[in-house]
Amino acid sequence: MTGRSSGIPARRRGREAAPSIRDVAAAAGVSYQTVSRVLNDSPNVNPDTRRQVLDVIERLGYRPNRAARALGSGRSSAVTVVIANTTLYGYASTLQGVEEAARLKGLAVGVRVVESDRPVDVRHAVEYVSDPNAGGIVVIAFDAAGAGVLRALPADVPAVAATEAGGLTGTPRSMIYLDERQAAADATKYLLSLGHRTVHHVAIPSETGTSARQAGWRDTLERAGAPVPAVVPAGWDVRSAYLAGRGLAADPDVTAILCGNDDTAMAVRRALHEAGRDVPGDVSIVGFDDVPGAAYWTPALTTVRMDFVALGRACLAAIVAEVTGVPQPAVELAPPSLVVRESTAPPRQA
Amino acid sequence: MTGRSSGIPARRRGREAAPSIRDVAAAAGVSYQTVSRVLNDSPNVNPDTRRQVLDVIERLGYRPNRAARALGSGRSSAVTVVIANTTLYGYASTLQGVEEAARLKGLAVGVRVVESDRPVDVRHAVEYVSDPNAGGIVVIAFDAAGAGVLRALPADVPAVAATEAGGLTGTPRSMIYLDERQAAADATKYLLSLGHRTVHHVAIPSETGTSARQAGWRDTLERAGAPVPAVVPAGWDVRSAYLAGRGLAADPDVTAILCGNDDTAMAVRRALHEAGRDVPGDVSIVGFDDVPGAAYWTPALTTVRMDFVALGRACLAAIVAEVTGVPQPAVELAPPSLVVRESTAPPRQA
DNA sequence: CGTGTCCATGTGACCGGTCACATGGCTTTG
DNA sequence: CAAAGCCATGTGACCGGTCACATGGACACG
Repeated sequence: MTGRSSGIPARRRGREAAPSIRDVAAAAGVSYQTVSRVLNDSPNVNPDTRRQVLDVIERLGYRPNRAARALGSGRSSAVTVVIANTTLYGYASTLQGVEEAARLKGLAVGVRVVESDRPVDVRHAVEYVSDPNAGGIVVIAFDAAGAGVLRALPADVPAVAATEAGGLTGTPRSMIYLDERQAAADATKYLLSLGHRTVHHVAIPSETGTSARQAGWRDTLERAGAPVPAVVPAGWDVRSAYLAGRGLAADPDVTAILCGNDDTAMAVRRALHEAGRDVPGDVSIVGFDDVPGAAYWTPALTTVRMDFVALGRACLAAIVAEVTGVPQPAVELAPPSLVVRESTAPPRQA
Repeated sequence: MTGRSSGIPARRRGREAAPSIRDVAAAAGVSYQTVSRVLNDSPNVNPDTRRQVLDVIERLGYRPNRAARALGSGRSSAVTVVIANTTLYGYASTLQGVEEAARLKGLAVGVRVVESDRPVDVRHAVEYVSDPNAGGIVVIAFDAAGAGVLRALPADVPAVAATEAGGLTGTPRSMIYLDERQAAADATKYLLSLGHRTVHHVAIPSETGTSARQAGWRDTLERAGAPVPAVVPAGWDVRSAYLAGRGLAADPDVTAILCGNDDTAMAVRRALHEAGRDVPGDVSIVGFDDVPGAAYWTPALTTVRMDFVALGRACLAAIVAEVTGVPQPAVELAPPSLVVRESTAPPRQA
């Protein structure tokens, strides 16, 4: 069970061991407790003493030992992000946001990837993260792997989740999300207003059958009296999106496609192109995410901008609030919004 | 100096405190040291005793305390990745590789982003990472920020770096890299063989003026007696690549462009398109990285495949080796290789 | 059969911080 | 001026592991 873990020496072999709080105390002529007070910004320290101690700290190059602090105080100053894949744009951006906010608060950030929603993977991740030293947990639960971890997490582990809107009800955790429902509705409405008879949808993996994206899309269609085509599912891999696109490309009735994310849109576009159908001349496509390059694609992609970085920041604030009990200033989460570019146009006159 | 850090309680307030090694010992009727031995796979434990202890551990849901272990043993079982940006593909993939390998070895992974190479940012990162509890350090030094950290790192902090080939000489650290020189040369040669008079180059930010990419490109050109155009510099942001592309697009002599990465290629392609120049009809472009979607772009991108995940794994092996002194099995690093797709073709007949 | 060795196990100190409480000086107040 | 209170500081125990060393029994060997 206990894997032989290659350890990494903390006390560096350079010269003597790193100075401790007691070394500093001795050099400054005070007690170690006073040094500790200085370190913790205790109000009850004589300004002269404080300066004196800070001087010595500087001179000795003293650095507090995180492990000792965590052990002694019983609180860890860390946050661990559980993530399925660090290379997907939405995930990576959310991580970036968490890290940024954590850094500003002086918290360390750990990363733990759950490779899949297979029980083994989920269990290992949960065990790892149940260690008190992992600190607060931010689960990026955009998919089944993350959601699985969230569900399996013991109730006494402090955690919040970044999810998709509407997904994953039932757990008592704080859920932070970007509500794409409205934006999905806007996108669909926009396509309809262009004159398309209906809008097809290629979905990315989702925890719930009914993501907010799908809900916004479906509602809009129904309300407009437009036919609601079956959702075409795709995976995270671009190839599956391409295959989904091929199916759609073969159907001459398809003139507008709302894609689960920008990469999906790209692959669908490819399939369309291979079938000799022009974008946006023959078919309009809309993506999701607004990846940095989307504006520079050819044609520039009409897509829904999602502020994942802010989502990450909000998650950090939430976990800190949960764990300290101190309410944190609310993080402004800009709602996802449709950015119209070149990949959408009125349907060709039949 | 010491930021007020919001702490995260390690001892969960659920029921009683988490069981410690001594609780386990008591319940199993042995001494805490024996439990410790079981935990560390010490050979000198009676098999029956071991099973007994493992049983109790299971029953009590005991989890070892990382902080206590680190403190007591003086070794941390963590690795910290210093990274400039988690959202760029190459960076994110390398991180993914490090995490994967670390997870397999039971090491925790921390992430610290350095936002820029400004002295403040670099200093903070270095301080953070100098803490023994950060464990071994993997610096992703693809750019000036990472390189700055690497240079500023005290010699007694164990670290390795993922760099670009040929960059960043002079530090005594292990440097792991994907040698793109040959692939860059291959790409250039390929374009020349297609009949292009020369090949232009849009470079991404680099620590060194002379990255391996540029070297491979330049050498090939010189050796072929082709003119060597000035390198066009671009930033990480897509917009700057687009602007670089605009410059090139205006020059009718430009018929082949080697781009610093795939996103750059995409933006350059856009600029070309706006100038009415077809890819690959009028201009051929080659990217770098082989982002997952590159094969599904329109036209599919000819690019150089880089195995960043393996690079990350190799970095982890290197830092573990450095820190434990135990040589690690070598990680196979596939050399970057040219993948020919649709964005390259012979120049239009003049 | 005495004794040396090895094995399984236990004991006490320690890692570097924090916490709870004690102390002594100075100021405030009745 | 004594009692009370606050402030600056110090002392000892403790967090949950690990390390170094001690102990006692089983077995082997001369």
